[in-house]
Amino acid sequence: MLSKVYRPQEVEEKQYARWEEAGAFACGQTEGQPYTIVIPPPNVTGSLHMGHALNNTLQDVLIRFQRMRGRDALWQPGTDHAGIATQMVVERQLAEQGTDRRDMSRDAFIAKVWKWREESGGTIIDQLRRLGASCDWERERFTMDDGLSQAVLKVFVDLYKQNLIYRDKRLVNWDCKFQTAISDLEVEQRDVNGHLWHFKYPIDGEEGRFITVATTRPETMLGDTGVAVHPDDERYADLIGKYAVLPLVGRKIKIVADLHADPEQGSGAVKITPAHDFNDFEVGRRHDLEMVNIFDAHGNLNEMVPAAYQGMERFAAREKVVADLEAQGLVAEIEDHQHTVPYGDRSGVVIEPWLTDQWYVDAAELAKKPIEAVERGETRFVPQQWEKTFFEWMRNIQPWCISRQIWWGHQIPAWYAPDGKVFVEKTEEEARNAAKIHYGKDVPLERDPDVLDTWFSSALWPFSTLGWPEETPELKRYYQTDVLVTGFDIIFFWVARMMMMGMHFMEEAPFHTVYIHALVRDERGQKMSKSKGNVIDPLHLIDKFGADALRFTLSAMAAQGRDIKLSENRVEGYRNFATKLWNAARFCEMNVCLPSDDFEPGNCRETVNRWIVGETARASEKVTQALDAYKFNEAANAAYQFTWGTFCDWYLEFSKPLLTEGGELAREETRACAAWVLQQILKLLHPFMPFITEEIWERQAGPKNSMLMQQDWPGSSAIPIDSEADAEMAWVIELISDVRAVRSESNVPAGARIPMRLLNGNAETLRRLEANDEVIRRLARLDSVETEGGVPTGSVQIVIGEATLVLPLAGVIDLDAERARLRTQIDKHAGEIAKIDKKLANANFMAKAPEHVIEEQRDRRNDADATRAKLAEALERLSAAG
RNA sequence: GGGCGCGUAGCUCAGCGGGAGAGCACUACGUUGACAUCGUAGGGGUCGCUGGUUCAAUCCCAGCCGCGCCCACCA
Repeated sequence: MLSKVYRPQEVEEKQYARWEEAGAFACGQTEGQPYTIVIPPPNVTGSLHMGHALNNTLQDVLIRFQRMRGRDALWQPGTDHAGIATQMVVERQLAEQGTDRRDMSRDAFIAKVWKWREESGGTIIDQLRRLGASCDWERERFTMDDGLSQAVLKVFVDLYKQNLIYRDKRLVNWDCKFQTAISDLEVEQRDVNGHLWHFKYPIDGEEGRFITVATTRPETMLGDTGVAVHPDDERYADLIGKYAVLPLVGRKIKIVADLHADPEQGSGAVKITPAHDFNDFEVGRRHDLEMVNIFDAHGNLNEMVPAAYQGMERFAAREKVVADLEAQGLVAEIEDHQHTVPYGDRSGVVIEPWLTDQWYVDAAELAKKPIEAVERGETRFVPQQWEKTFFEWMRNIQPWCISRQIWWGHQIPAWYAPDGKVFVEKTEEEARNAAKIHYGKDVPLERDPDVLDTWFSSALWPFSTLGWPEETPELKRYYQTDVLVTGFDIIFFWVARMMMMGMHFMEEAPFHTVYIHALVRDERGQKMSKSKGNVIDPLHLIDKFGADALRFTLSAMAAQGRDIKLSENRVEGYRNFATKLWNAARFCEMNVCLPSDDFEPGNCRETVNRWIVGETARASEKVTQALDAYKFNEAANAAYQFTWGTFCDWYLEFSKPLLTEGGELAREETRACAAWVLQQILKLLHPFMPFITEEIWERQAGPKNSMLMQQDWPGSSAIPIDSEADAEMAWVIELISDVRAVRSESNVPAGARIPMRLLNGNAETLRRLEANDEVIRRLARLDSVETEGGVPTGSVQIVIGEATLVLPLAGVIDLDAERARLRTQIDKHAGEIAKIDKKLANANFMAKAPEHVIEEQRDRRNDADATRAKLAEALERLSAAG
């Protein structure tokens, strides 16, 4: 016997273990068409947050759905080594122990990271299990696995040899905290309230004359090598070609004409620091200005500045520069100024444009095929609007800086000869051989110490996890994958790059669909973040309400194109839904509703059963179509509505008389039918609520070893819709609802049984009334039902179709209130009729509206008119009576 | 400066050319043998504003007003 409430804690672990023991998550168990999703690999350092919960719930819904449909489902799991993030974590641990990675060898440090991963890297995987994720765990991969590392080496070497990877010296975004280059995407622009300092630079050889420049970064003036003015700016026309003397430094710097200088901005003259500003770099290049690098890797001033500033931290230097210039009377003005400043997204420190040698991918070239693929529709985005974002970025893409000056990651397979020549090969041995051929002798080689951007290996994920570059059967069978499910925040970081690598190396897009879901925010719409303290921990919700409730909530709220504002009481509501389902199953159990192999949904005799069978088919259809269209919310809501609103609220109530008082035939049919519908419900809900549905399935029915997750998805086409049964039950429902409403409005005690009289019913109505007598009495709480007689004084009258229901409530009802109620109803219908009449009288409408719309309007008008007439009669009788 | 999205019931949101919806909250009644994590009934909305297209607009188009996000080197 099922308990009164569902207790997730007692079920989730057990059912998950059953699935795993049965190997039910493994791919390759059927000959069906493959269906593949690769998981966005969470960082090994990570723990499950709401974004993961949403992302993985949606993937699991799709995977379980398709698996039940007979597809050979592969959900490929794994984790990402997350270069900088992971190195940070381990470095922090070292710091706590009072040591530093620089105190140990690179190998020793890397060994430490691996050890850390062994010990705590599996957290998120276990948490995904708690969520119910049906990943093929046997196939779990890690971006630093041997196989995946081989893929990385091959890709790097091949792209290098195809001139799509190259080394270049240019300005990079330098992270002074981690002392590594980072890519454009890892830089976030923040609005900052700063200042605009106006400095006066003396003109060389012209005593007392100055040119004023403005800057937000005074310290960089120590690296100025020029001043630019607009060629058409008359104020400075005579200065072009002359020199200014850089204060504090004494260097003569050229005044050049460049279109970059905007006469409208500031003074119209711009200081040029080619080594520390992306714009100035270009200006400097155009005018052949010197590049003076004034910073070291920490962002401190180096030996290229006057001794007084050497070794100073950059922001301390800023203050000193301003003070020193002020002392010399060279500060013309200091304005408050709001501007954007680049910060490292992980380090949180100001990024310094810094001139270094780095490795780059020719992204513009690699972007070509992905752009075409999306244009052709070979890969489509859902919702489609994200294509624009994708195109926008891909068409303006910049070289991708892939080298990082850290230790944790894939070390770049490049070796340098003493003369600086580089040899790129998969192994040191191959590099030596290449060098030997080149030089005609053995030369010592030194390996590039840098590692690759984490996203470089993630970009290969859809094929590297399947065994590439080996031509494995899995690669052949499961690539191209089907859908990629991810958030919009990593379209550039990840989706675009998987497209580039997939198209280049596999010559086929890595997935045919990219489903982009929203962000999960807190209930006030704020982005969840640790610093704001508004993070809702999915594990907390799972503990409190169950994984199914959380999953259902996220699915039901995952409408396309809108962020999810999650609140705990929403989850509570869906926990209640789980309880409702549980109790429906409990009802079935108590009434011995067992699935029967003999039950044929199409052959029911009882009208209620014929009706619910059709409703089930409709619900299945809705859920299936919605899931096919990635409309998770519609699918979840359709299943919810059917389960609660149709099955529990009506069908189970209708079934009660048949189960307890019906003849044996009817009872057996109803038992089997209720069991069958419940099974269909369990199937429809399983992708969303795998645990509770599997638990009920196990208890209720299935033969051993037959798990719900392995059942066939409900098909709807074979199930007949019986329109006569539909009409009859719709009539019964309307009658019961109307009587209930009147009782409630008339303050009839809920427990009181009252008589009812149905007058003027036609033969079909009388038949329906008779056939559903027991149900109507029960649910409308009636004691007697008559079909003849008059309208006693003080009766309430309800119009339903051609018939009038009479509830003799003399002494109970307030006659004035009842008259008012009837008048209101009459007015409502009259208003409706007037509106439709106006339409029907409109020649344009009649001429241009489609026939079926006109027909519909006529029908509605006639129905309303008939009802109004009946109501008017009722009002007349009431008035006559009293 | 470009691009995207959002303004519908008190709250959170569906719907998106022909009858305004859900969940929660609220009100009243209710221990009717599955379920009080429940049942029954009810109140509550000029669908941001202004124009346009259309026989018909919450839905399509334009403008405006409010919000949010993404991208971009503006001193």
